[in-house]
Amino acid sequence: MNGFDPHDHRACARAALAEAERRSDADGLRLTPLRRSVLEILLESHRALGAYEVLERLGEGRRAQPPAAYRALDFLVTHGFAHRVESLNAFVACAHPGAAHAPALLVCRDCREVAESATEPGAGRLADAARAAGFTIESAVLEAEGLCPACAAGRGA
Amino acid sequence: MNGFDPHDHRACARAALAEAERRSDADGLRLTPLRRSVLEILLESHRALGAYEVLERLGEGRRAQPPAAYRALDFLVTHGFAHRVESLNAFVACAHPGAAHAPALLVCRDCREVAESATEPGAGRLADAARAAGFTIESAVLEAEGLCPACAAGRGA
DNA sequence: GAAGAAGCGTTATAGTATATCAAGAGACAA
DNA sequence: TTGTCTCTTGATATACTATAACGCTTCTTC
Repeated sequence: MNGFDPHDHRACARAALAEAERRSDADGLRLTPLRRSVLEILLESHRALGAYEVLERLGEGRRAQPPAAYRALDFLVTHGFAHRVESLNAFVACAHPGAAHAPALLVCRDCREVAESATEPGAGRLADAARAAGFTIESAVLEAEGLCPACAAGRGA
Repeated sequence: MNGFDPHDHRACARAALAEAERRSDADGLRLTPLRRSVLEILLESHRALGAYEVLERLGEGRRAQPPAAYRALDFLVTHGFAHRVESLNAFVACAHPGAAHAPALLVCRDCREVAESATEPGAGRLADAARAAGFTIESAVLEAEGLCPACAAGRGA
């Protein structure tokens, strides 16, 4: 699954959740029910969701407040189970869990689907510019906004 | 001036403002007093400023409301006189005015200084990923967060 | 000098994010 | 068992970022 290819999403989500559990166990992270719920919500699709959208879906079962959503999202982002989409102030489940990576995100401005392509830190033009400037990179944001194949074809998926 | 090099900033700001005026004339853009003021505020440094910081400085002379700042910033960003720093929800004057470009920004998390390196759209890993995925890029965000040479050296500048 | 477009002032409100304090839950040792 | 420590969550309030909507003014064009 690389990009916007159609795929068996139930299996895709299930695998991502299983990998998150496996890695939490291995690394001593606490994937609590709340955090797990938020990850499941993100995994329902490859769309970017705002924190308040996540909160709403959480609220279907309980009454949740903003800090609950933000804390869970922080946990997921910190440990690489999800990514923050800076250009949307939104969040998306990670499509390559397990690998330490600086994700490059392709964000459809129409349907908000996000494709993720893993890149090695230390390569690329940001890294080149940083070396030239004596700048120490701690994290990087690579995001493209545009149209996914389906939306470019005119309301496909 | 490429990166965080020390330089004669008054000359740097003056040149950027002159270039903005020249290009506004050439392209029939209206660099009104308000827009010019906002650009001057951004040009006071290479730091990223939030819209409300800009607003405060505007307010020293007049009483301004948020839409005034946002409209002026929108104008400057739309026409390439400034850039939005997505990872900070902030704005910075463009360091390479005149060239159509997809800027790569190096943002110091300590002093908020920003270095800008112009990159050609259509190259780089985002573009590679987009081609592979059939994605049409309309705009791109390339930002690195980390430490500038001065801050890495321990409270230099 | 009338019509239309662009800019700006003004008020109100929407959307995103965090500070703070209190309470619950699990781990661990004495 | 009890106490302590740490991590997580609940709950309230608030801060920060951004835009909607309306009307007035100014400038241009005819």
